[in-house]
Amino acid sequence: MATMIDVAKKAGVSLSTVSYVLNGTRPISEKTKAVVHKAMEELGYNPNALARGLAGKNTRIIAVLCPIEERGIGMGELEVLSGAADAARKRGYHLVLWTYPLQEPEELKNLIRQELVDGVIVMEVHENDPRIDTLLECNEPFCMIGRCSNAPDIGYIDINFKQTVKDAIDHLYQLGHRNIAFINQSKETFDSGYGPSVRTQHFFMEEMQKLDLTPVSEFCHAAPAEAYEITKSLLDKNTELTSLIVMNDRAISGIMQALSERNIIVPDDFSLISIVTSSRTSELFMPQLTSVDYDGQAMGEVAVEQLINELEEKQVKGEKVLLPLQLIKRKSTAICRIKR
Amino acid sequence: MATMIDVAKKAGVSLSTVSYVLNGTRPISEKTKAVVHKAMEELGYNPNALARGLAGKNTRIIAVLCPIEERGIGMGELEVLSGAADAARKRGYHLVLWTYPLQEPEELKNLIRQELVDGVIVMEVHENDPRIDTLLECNEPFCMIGRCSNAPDIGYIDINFKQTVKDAIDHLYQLGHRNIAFINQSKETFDSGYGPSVRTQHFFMEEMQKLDLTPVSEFCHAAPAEAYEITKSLLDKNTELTSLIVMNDRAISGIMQALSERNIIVPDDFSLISIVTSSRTSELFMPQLTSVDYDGQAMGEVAVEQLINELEEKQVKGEKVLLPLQLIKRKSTAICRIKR
DNA sequence: TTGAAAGCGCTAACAT
DNA sequence: ATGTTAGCGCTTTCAA
Repeated sequence: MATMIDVAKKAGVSLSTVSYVLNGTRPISEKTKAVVHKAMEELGYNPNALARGLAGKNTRIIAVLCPIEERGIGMGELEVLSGAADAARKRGYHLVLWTYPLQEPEELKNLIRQELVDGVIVMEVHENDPRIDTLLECNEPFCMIGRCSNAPDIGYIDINFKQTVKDAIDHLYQLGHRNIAFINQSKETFDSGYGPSVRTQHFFMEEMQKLDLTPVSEFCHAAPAEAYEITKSLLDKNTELTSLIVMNDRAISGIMQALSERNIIVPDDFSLISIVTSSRTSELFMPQLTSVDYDGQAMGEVAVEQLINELEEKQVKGEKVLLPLQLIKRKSTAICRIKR
Repeated sequence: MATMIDVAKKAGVSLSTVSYVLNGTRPISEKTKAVVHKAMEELGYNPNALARGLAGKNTRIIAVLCPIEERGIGMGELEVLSGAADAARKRGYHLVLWTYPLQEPEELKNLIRQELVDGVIVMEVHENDPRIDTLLECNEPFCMIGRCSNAPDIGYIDINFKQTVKDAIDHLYQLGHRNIAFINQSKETFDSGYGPSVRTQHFFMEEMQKLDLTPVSEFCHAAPAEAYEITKSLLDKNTELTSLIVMNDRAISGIMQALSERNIIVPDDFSLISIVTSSRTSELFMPQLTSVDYDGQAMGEVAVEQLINELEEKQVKGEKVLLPLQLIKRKSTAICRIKR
């Protein structure tokens, strides 16, 4: 494999000149630049990533801390990864995957101390997330997807849950629905302080009260069978129910099954709206679900951009971004015609 | 951050001794080992990954070439990634994600020439896969998930499609079904030489003929609406149909919808079996689907193990593995009671 | 069983 | 605008 020395010889310049041409860190005459580029071209030269990282002060590698099977990974996480990888590539960075179990902070510390990466993206941040403490302690630059209160100076990208919930409720309200229930994720998830679960619950209550409506909500594990039972009991207890907001992809088929068994047609008799759902998932069902779509790709991209900008000091540290989600009207919501 | 020199000083030994203790590449007295380990412990020392890679002959980093949005990535691919990351971590390797578009071979070449990685795992291998040619040309060690005929000496891990199809058909046959249709992926996918599509089609024909049954099959895009239409026309054209094998996760809800509209109850009136599906997907539906489950996690693990074994010369090159898939009986298949 | 020292291929400080 | 050179933190050969 060609090295920088080979390029320098071939171009008839010094080693450092090649380096400076490559990094643009000092002015080089156009003529020299051309000669060097030509030599690189002809030799099929690419800078050795390891040597570069070792000699310089950054490695141009970032890690994604990815909880592959915590809550059971969904489409969303995958999209985040895909967006992150894309953004990293565009910036000339490599992306390494650090998966769980990193529960024992020691393992994460070992990884950090190898000094392979310039910074890390933390997916699925919780309140009291031990990873955050470790990262802080090691003084490692990072950016969170989600938030957590013990890292007030660290940048994050999160979903605008308030707006998400509001959009969903408003959509149903405008269609004439007044009896709206919410199916959240599991109680355990909620209690663990998982942001999406906690915040949507909070804002659902808040928005419903603003509209003078009675908020009905249930927790549900990521299991269709449980969702099926919950939906049936919801319909029994609340005979006037005409609509449902759900933030639990793996509950959806159970909900639809329960409605179908009661001969309740979606969307004619009942409106269903899924929130924080990837389009892929919404489109998987029949009818396709009206949903407030989670753009994992964008989350991943923004997180990486933010981290790299901080690393390259193109941006102040600790920027907080709330990504607005889009409500996409598909086929599962309609005007409320039925008084049950 | 502590370096090897710090450890050597603290332990009162030479630099090289520390290195040998770390790598076990030459005999060291127990006493010295203990002293060195103690020093490393106390300093919180971890070897610098870049320096190690630069000085030694391997970097202990492997890449996964991952076509994030070719066919639209599914649960399966994600599991592969998760399995690969796991296996890599257990072996002390880092895993970097190289995502598409790497269509122009130049980009992949540039990545390879950076000499960051010791080898690569190629996901979703096709016939006439340009990535394979590039890898071959660059003399880069790799292992394929899937196969392709222009790399006969390269190891791969693939699904045992013959057995998968046979198990599905046999299961239905034993339940008394004689009219079995198959819904494949799209015609375009088939024509592009995508292994799973081509091989399952082939073996479906073969096994049905062995049993003296008429093979009925359709191609279908990854879209529920299309699957819905196809299923209806299949029921119209073939009034005796009592069962369906599908290898297209995103067709499933359309199929179920069509059956439901015809008042055909699964599994009482009709058996449905999904093949090469992740359990996660099978369990997403109601009723839960009987399926021949794709274990992406295992695929990823095996691929990484195989690649690393080759790299460390613990294994001959070019081993071919066909992973057997398990048929899991869930709720969508039953004895054929109805003659329609 | 251990130590000394020559690189690995770069970046960046110090020259000119 | 360009060249020279001292490291970055390791592995590994050579020597003892």
